[in-house]
Amino acid sequence: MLKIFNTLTREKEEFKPITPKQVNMYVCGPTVYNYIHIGNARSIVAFDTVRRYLEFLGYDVKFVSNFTDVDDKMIKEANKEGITVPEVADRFIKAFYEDIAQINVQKATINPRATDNITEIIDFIKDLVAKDYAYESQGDVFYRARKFKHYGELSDQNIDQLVEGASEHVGDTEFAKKQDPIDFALWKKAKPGEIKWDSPWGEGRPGWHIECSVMSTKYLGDTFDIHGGGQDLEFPHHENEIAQSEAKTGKKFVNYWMHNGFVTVENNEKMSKSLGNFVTVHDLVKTTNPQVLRFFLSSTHYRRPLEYSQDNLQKAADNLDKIKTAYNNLKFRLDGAEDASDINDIQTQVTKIVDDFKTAMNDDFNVQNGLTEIFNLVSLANNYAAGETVAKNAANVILEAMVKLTSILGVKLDDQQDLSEEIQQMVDQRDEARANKDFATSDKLRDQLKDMGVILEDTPQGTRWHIND
RNA sequence: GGCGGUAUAGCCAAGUGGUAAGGCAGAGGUCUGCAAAACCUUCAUCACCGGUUCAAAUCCGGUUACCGCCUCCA
Repeated sequence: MLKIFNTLTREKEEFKPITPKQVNMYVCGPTVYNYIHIGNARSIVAFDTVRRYLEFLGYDVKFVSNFTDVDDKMIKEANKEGITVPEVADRFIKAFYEDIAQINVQKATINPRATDNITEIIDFIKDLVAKDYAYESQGDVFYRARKFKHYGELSDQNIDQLVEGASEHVGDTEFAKKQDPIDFALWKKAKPGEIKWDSPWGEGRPGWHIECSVMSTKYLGDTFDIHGGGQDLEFPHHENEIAQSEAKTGKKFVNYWMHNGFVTVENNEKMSKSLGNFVTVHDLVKTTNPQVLRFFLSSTHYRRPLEYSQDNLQKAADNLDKIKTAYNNLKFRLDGAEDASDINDIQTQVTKIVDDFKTAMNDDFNVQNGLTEIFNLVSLANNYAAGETVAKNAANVILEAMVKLTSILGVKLDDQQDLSEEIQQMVDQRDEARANKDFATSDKLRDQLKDMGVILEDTPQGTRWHIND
């Protein structure tokens, strides 16, 4: 039985989808004015892992994640570069897909763009105005936060304290337009020269929060199962989404709210665009194996903070290496192996490990305990591969389980390339030298290959190799 | 000021009442022509103070430190 920590209740709750065997989930995507950074990637990876595990459990997952392709920063970036807002969006959406492919994130079922849904957004706002949950003011439209009686519940905020907090930050001109400092914009009047659309309130563009309410309900229905995002979106973004959506539909918006923890840098400081202390995926994969990055991001519990550092990346690389080595070493024994008639012993052990893995992951996606089970599989693989004989079918049971469990973390085990002919020849030459006990020659060849990134290991079954990366 | 989170070995990190999982690193050993990989052994009393209990990292009270949200941010 899967349990999910629901931000709404601050408790782990048994997961019950609205439709059996079907999960509808929505995750807030990036504003596409720059490359995604490691913090963005963490969120993307966290929910990709959630999705993969749900699919592993047999759920059919409809996964919707948006692109915010119009807002102040988009406009600023476009002006800076002398291009249009859609051109900025197109460029970074393309980069987004390239980046997430690198870290083995599955594409969403649908990636809607705000600007493709302007009609729906306007209709949604019109409805809120008609219900008196929103009001027009000097070409802007604001949501009347105080009218929504559950406002502040997601983030456990008292409305009067929110007003106090908001008052400190609201500028004079904005204050003049709002009836209450906590009211937030649904529609923003266009300034001269800005990208704009026609609306009943004049030319303008949508506010930030409204797009997620519109697009999530459009594709997933008035009420859906899971809504995810970073902890920084809890307030105000998700609070506002609830207010907008529930005011319009009169129904519960989301059953399970999930929020991932931040990536931090030195001094536990949050990595963020505004602080400028970020590293983009685009840059990092130039120097770091994308698989290592993926493993690094997915191997910590999603609600915990994750410290980004070279040291921690290296730890992830070492751990991943251990798993891959075990996999490849057992696979190496497959050559010439034959099936055994009875593999109950191995089968039982593997089944137990997979069950324990599920128990771990069922506890709010406890990846660390899941990893422990993967290491149990590693240990089993190593011990089995060290035996004098290896049964092909038994080995395959272990190997398949390893692939299955690690793939939930987005790790690909089976990615060993073939050696080039030239290198294969060197390996053969070295084997020959060793057979003749010409160790000077064989060690020299081994060193040369090592410099070329090919590591050789001698075993009773012959020479094994792997690429050092 | 309001709300929330975190504090376990050199590092990452499980564990929510019964005497500290797992991984990395370190130390010793086995195997190996030498290596590598692997295997075996070894390595903590859980931020601090007080309380409850036969028994607490785990419950209660208090303290400290760090972080986040309250304004764009995954």
